[in-house]
Amino acid sequence: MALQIYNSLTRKKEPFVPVHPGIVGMYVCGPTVYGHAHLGHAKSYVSFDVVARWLRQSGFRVRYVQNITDVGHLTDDADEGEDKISRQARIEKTDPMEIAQYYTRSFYDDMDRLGVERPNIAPTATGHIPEQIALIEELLKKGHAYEVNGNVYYSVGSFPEYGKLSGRTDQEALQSGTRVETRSEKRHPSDFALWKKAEEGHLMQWRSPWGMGYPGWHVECSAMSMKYLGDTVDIHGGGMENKFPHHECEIAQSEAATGKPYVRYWMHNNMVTVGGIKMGKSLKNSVNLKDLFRTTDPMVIRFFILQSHYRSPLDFSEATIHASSSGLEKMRDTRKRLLQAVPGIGIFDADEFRMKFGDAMDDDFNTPLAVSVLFEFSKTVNSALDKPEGLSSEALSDAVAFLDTFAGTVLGIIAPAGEPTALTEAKSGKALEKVVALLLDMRSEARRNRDFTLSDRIRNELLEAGIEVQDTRDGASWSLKAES
RNA sequence: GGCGAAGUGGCCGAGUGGUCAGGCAGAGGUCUGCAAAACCUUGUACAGCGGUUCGAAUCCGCUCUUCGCCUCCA
Repeated sequence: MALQIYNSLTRKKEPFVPVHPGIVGMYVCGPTVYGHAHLGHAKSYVSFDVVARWLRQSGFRVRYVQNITDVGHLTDDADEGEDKISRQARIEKTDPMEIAQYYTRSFYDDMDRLGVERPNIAPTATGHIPEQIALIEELLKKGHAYEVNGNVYYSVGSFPEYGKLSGRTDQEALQSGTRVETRSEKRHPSDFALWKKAEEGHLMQWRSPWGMGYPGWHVECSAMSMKYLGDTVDIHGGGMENKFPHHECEIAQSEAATGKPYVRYWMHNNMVTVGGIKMGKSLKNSVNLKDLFRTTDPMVIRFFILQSHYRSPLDFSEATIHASSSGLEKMRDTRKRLLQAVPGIGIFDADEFRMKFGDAMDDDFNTPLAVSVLFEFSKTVNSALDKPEGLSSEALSDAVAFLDTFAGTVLGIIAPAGEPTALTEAKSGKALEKVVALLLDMRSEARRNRDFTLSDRIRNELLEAGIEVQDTRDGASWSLKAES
């Protein structure tokens, strides 16, 4: 089966065909850096990380661009309110650029721990002011924008297709019931800002043909996407809440400027909820990732996210995180067993699982179904290892290769071979390894002598030291337990 | 009010018009000195009401409920 992607623009699954065969341009809306990342960011970037990984696994060369919004945008409606980054700077008594830099690093720290691969290009809005100005000038030239008092607005009426992504095509109807105050300066209430005049004392401002000011929010993504990925990008991703107005405005700006389709496949991921309510910074229910990592292995979070589909909402609770933790542990144990098993004569063919996994991923990145294939695999392998004939060395290495590719390289939920995690790193300490080996040796001698008091004492005291011992067919096995 | 998504067994969560999702938790069992793990067995779930059909959780209609967007937001 060939890859199918659900396209938000057409509202159906479509076969994936990039503009240039074998090459994929992918743009994902990045964070506005004025606070630490929360679980909602994790869902979004883990989801698109897996999209990129699967495309690469499928043989595509992927250029993944994800911006950093480091120009503050406004706290309430499109034209009023305080710049969020400036506000944070005021709260922390520092400079907006320091805020942006600090939270950018914080964001990548968290993403690294979640195993999210860095984008190929991570452009900042402040680093692309000239590109944004050029795009605005082009829109002015073509009559899609107008200037009033140092502000430049996009004229929604000049672009008949406005609303095609969100289904909001009737601009008159849209106005009733809206909470946005009409600004007299704008020709139409739906028009949006491309460039804003800097008011007195505004810290982030740049020179432009319309005076000192700063860019509107929507224009940065259009400018940077087209700069690095061309006028038509294959995949543009982001959170559902950005469909309108953000993505709608991007389409309007870009297509009006180039006359070409802006995006072939729009992908929108759903929200993380807490008790059924959307998690958000402004609502006070967001779960900060750094806090969460204190109690929960980041890989468990990643696994938890991938156990639901990217287009489904994901409800956060202690209970479901715990369930994910147990499930992931099972997967890891299977891999450990495979690595430690003494080769036998049993045969095993992972190809059936490769196919099922691939079909799941090709069907709009159905990671929960793919994960279920991993569990089926785990059960099959464990059953085989439970049998006296075990698995041949070829079967063992094929099984490990399967896990390393699909659970490791593609889903990123187990560390691929040779890549140290905190735990394996600690375990590779030669001294520790020798000490534990010695104790296990003594324990097995005690067990041979049926001295279970001593053997249980060794096991219990090792457990207290954070080392868990399990007896297996092939002898005692040990692992470091994560702090909990 | 407008636009959109969704309601699956104790919990999470896939899915197809007619044999099985899967995970977690629970129960029983195998194995084991005991643990743990693993494996086996075990749950007649598809919001409600109509309709189409030989047959629908899966298609259609209506009703109820929940959520998102319409203001910054992953």
